[in-house]
Amino acid sequence: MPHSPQLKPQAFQALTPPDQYSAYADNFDLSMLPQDAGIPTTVYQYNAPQIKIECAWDCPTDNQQQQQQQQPAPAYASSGHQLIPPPAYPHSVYPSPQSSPLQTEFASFGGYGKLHGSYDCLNSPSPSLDASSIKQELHILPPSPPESNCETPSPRSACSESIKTEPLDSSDIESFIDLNALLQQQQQQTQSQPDTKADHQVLRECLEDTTFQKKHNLRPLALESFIGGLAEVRGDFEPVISLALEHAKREADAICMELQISQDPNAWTPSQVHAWLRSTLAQFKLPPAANLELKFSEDGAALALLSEEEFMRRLPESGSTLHAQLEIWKMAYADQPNSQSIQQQQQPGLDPWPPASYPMLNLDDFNGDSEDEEEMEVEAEVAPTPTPITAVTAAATPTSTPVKRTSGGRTGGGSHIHLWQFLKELLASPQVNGTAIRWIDRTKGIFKIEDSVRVAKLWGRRKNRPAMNYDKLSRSIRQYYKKGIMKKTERSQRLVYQFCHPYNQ
DNA sequence: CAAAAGGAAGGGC
DNA sequence: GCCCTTCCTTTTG
Repeated sequence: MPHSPQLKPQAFQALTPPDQYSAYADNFDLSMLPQDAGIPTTVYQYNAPQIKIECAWDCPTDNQQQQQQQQPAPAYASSGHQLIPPPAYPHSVYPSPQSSPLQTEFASFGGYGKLHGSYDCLNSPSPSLDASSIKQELHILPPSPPESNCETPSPRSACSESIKTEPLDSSDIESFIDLNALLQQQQQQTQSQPDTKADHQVLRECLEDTTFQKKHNLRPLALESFIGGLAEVRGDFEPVISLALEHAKREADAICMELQISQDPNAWTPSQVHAWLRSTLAQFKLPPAANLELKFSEDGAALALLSEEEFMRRLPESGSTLHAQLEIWKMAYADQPNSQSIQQQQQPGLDPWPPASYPMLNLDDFNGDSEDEEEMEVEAEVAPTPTPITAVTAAATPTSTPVKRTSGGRTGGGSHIHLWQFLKELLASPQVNGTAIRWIDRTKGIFKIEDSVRVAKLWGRRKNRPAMNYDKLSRSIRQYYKKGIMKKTERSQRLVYQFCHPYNQ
C-alpha cells in the first residue's frame, strides 16, 4: 500500500465531497497562516472526561494528495457538539501512520481544517491559490508526527517538541486563565482579518462547545476570533494545551490507580493490556470487544508498536479510538518531568519515556549502522533500539504499580515478542516492509517472505540476536506447525507460510 | 544451491 | 515449561 495521505480535513469532508475541494479552497483565507511562527503542533479538544491530542505535521506528497482526493468522504458528519469520542473511522479516512483520529479531529478546529484542505488542492487549479506560495508556507508546519507506527519518521519528530508545555504552576492549572487578555495583546499586534462568518458552520459548532472552558473555569473564547484569524489566538492555545496535558496525566493517573497498572504502557503485561483496553472501551462507551485476550495477546511494549491499521483490523469499531488513546498515554507520560527527551541521553534512575521501543523517537535508528534508508525506516517501524534501558523505578512513577520492566521491547536478552507477532507487525506495514514480507492471501493468513535475509536480519535485531539468519528464523516458524500457530500451505511454495486460525485474524 | 523439514541440545525467562 | 536459538542432517525443487 502506498503512503497514505497525511492530512485530512475530515470535518469539512463531511460537508464537502472530495471533488469539491478545489472549489472550497477558493474560500480559504491563507492570511490566517502564520508567517513568523509555527502553528501549534498539538491541540487538545476537551470534552470531559476524554482528551484528544491533535498533531499536525508534514504535508503529504503529491501522490498522497492524489490518493487522498480519490478517497470517498466519510459517511458520518460531525455533530459539532460531540466530537469525542470519534466514530469508528474507516482506515481510509485517516490512514495510519501519518494520520490519526486525533489529527483528523483537529481538522474540525477550523483553522487547520482549512489549512489542510488547501493542501489537498495543491494540484487543483484555483484562482486564489498559488502552489508555490503555499509551498513556501509549508516550512512552518511542525515536524512529522510522533507516532509509534510511523513508517517514515522524521528525524525532527519528537513528542517533546510537538507537545509544548508551559512551565505552569500546578496550583494554577485548574484556576482561571484570562485568554481574553491574551487575545487583546495579540490583537494589538496584528491586523484584523476579513469577516468570514458566512461560512465555517462546523467550526462554529465545534467552538461553541464550551465544555472545556466550563470544566476549567475559562472564559469562552469569542468565536469570531477563531474565524477571523487563527494566527491571532494560536499563542493562546499553549496554556490550554498544557492544561489539557495535565488533565490527560491526571486521567491516566486515576486509571492507573484503578487498574493497578503502570503509567508506562510499555510496562504492561498482557493482562494489564486487556484491563486497559476494557477500561478505555468503557470510557468511550464503545462496544465491549469479544475475545479481547485472543485479539490482543501482546504485552504493553508490543501493543505500543501496533499500527493504527492493526488496531482497526482487530477492532473495526473501536480500534481507532483505542490506538489514539494509547498515543495520548504515550504523549502524556512522555511529558512527565522525569521522562526523557530523545535528544537527551537516558540517565540512570529515570524512567525513559517514551521508551526506546517507540520508533518515532528512536534516534539511534537514524544514527545507527543501518545500511540504507529503507532499512532505517523498517527498523524504525518495527524494532526498538538496542540501547539498554534502565530499570523503572518506583520514584519515577509514584502512582504506578511497580511493574517489572520488559525493557520496552528489548534489553540485552531480547524482547518477549513472539516471532509470529513480529511477522504480523511487518505484514501490517506493507508500505514499509512490502519488499521483505507481504500477504499473499490476507483472509487465509498466507504470506510470503520476499527477502528472507532482510526479515531474518530484522528479527535478529529485534531480539538482539546478531547471528540470526533465515535458517534459524524458519526453524522457529516450523516450530509453529506443532503448536498450531502456523501450518504448511496446501501447495508448498518456497518462503510461503500460513497462519492458522485465529492467528490469521 | 537455497530452501524446507525436522531432530536435538541448550539458554533465558 | 515455553519459546525460541543454534546446530545439524536429510530431502526437495
